[in-house]
Amino acid sequence: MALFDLLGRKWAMGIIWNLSYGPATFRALQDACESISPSILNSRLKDLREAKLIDRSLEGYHLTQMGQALFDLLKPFGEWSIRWAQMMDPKKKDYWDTFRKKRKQL
Amino acid sequence: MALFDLLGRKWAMGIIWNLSYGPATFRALQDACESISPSILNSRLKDLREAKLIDRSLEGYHLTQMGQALFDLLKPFGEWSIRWAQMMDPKKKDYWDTFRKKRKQL
DNA sequence: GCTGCGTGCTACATTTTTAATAGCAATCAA
DNA sequence: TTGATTGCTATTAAAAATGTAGCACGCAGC
Repeated sequence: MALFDLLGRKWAMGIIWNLSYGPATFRALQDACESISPSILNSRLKDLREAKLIDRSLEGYHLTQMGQALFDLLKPFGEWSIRWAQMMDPKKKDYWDTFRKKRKQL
Repeated sequence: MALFDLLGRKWAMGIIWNLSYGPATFRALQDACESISPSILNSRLKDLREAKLIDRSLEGYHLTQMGQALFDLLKPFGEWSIRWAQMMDPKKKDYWDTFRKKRKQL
């Protein structure tokens, strides 16, 4: 699947996930994604814009309709991954979506 | 998300997608994934086994229950990506899941 | 026991991708 | 006109993926 080539790149899904919280500037994404380098963020944004999954406005980058639709498919992964993490390491109870934590601080 | 670190690597989702058609040997996966190199296939299989998403039996590699559950989330991507491909290039009408084509030949 | 075939890899050199860090041009506000 | 913020580019280094060769094992037939 061509889609997997696009999403199977570092940060691609993370950026979409993050933008689901609302539009964000380049800098905000950089902060939210912790250790992403600007060059790779830029190239990923370019990929995603070419794929018409995100776009840019005055408020910053945001999901297109198509991107939002993709996120809707991605959304269940959040809950799934909690169960998965629990299964992998039942002791660890403090797991949660790191992006969300980050974005709350902004 | 830790999940995105795992899936956001080349071939990770492709392998899961492929195994959804049924168990497959190392060699069969290698053929189905076209240009995957054995070293990377091996390391991805290792990753996915450690993540308890796949396992091995006499019939070859196969999805675990957890892996199957993940595939169920992944499944809608197939249909979505057709619409997406249509939007990206409406002229092209012959798009379809390359893995499926491959596995049919085996 | 030897040969040949299929399977599951490992090794290694090369290319591609990502990370880490510095810093520049443009915009705006004080 | 200074300083702060934003959106990047450039560069070097590290990590990941590719491509190709080939080895060890098990099994089948002879």
